[in-house]
Amino acid sequence: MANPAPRNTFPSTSKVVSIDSLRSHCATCSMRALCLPLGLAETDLAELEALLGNRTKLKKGDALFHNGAPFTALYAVKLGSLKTTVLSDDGREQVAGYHMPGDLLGLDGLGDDRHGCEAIALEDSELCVMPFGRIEDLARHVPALQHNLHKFMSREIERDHRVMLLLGSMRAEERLAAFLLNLSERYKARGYSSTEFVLRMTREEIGSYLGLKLETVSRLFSKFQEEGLVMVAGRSVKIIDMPVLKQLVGQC
Amino acid sequence: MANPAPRNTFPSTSKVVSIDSLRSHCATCSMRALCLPLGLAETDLAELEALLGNRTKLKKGDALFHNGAPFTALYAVKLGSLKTTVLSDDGREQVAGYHMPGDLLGLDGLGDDRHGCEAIALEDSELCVMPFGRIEDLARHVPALQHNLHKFMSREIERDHRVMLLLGSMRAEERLAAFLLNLSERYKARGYSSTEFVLRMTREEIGSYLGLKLETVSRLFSKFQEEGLVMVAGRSVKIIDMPVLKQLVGQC
DNA sequence: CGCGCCGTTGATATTATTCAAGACCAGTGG
DNA sequence: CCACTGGTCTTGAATAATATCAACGGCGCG
Repeated sequence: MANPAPRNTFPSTSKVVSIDSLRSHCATCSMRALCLPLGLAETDLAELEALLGNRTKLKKGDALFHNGAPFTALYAVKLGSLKTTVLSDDGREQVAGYHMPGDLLGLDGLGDDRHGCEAIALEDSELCVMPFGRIEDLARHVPALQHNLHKFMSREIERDHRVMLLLGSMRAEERLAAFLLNLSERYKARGYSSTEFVLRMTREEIGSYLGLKLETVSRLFSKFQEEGLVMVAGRSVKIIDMPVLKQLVGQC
Repeated sequence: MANPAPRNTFPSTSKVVSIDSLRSHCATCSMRALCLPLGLAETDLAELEALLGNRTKLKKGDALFHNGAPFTALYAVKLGSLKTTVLSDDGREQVAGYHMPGDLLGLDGLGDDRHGCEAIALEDSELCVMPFGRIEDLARHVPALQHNLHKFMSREIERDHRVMLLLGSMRAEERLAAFLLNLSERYKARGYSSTEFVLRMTREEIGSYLGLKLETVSRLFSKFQEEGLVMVAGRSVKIIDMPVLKQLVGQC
């Protein structure tokens, strides 16, 4: 592994780039339409930008935060991608989410002021740091921000429910199809190709996310390829037959 | 079934009891320590009570809200218990949660102003209705309430993560053990016995929640009984060997 | 160039599901 | 009061799905 030890556990104190030229500019950020400032008035936007003047950069393999680390901020992915993993009591680890630009991270941490999961960069990534105390303060003055924050948290709950449905009631084949379709949609929403993309995770990480073993994931990729649903070469995926893939998960 | 059709879909408009004597009194509610008003100053508490003057009663089998129904309010369970179920695209249904007094329901609905799941009473139940718009308004003036609301949402996310872990990485045996231990803890937190309780769900509902078939759940109960971990008679459960049960899920 | 991680594939083992039959239990109506 | 009924629960045997174990090829990186 290129980065055996996490380099950057508490970005807000250790490696934050706070040079003025690097300040976040929500107004011009390409992820604005997907991110927290969505729909805010210009004056409110300025206030929000003022409090999230910091960004943090992570190298592949770096941790944004660790399980149990004090919760201080929310993070918005600007560039790159991350996985979040949860730990069971007996030490088993499971990938709980896969996060791309525009996604908010850390929402699970404010329940007891400690992060309940670990966030690891899957590639070199860049994030906005949003000190949560200040977000809460500002939210009291800016109803639109307050409402957006609530919506983000609620959507996270909905997302988790869909994953629970996937893990609890779908067969391996359906799970992988659902995973690929989910990625496809999210890339599309970000202006990327919905049919051709590169997986940022290993087979093992995908399997962990889907409640399967890496061998099963590998076999399924081969099977999908044989059946002409996708073309797979390592981590490069090209979706060939979207309708059949959708049929697999019951979407029409 | 005693209640073939849901009787009460929109409690806030149809069957709400609004007589003054039935007003909620958070101050004297036995679930106060677990519920939204936790830690609020007396004056703030009064404001909160003022806006949740309504309660609603459900009979066993009644729906509190349906999947896709407009989101208008959060609900706090005062008495009884409910299940929430999510629906997959192809019509499969899965129990996503089991809710008892002090729990908040509906947090998944505000992301797109529609409930993403269905809440059904597992027994005759009573809930506080909290119009969300007014909760948001009040939260802007009462930081403690704002923070509590955020904590509740965050904890829901954490809870879902633990369920994902259960569904994705535990064997059937471990899942049922984790389920029983979770119930045990929650009953304990509410002042009930942590070792003896009555399940409000059928084997099928438990199985749905745990990603198992009802026969598997039944077999596991029998197995646990044979092994002296629990005593089961229908829905009555008595936990005999808590340590071994905990060991099963990896808690020490 | 070689090492370590990653991915693939096959053979086998395990786990949970499916199918099937029957017991139990509460509520209902004769 | 008892038989009947529908829903629930239990249990067994056969089956299907996925995991496990194992071997190997490939690729990237030091």
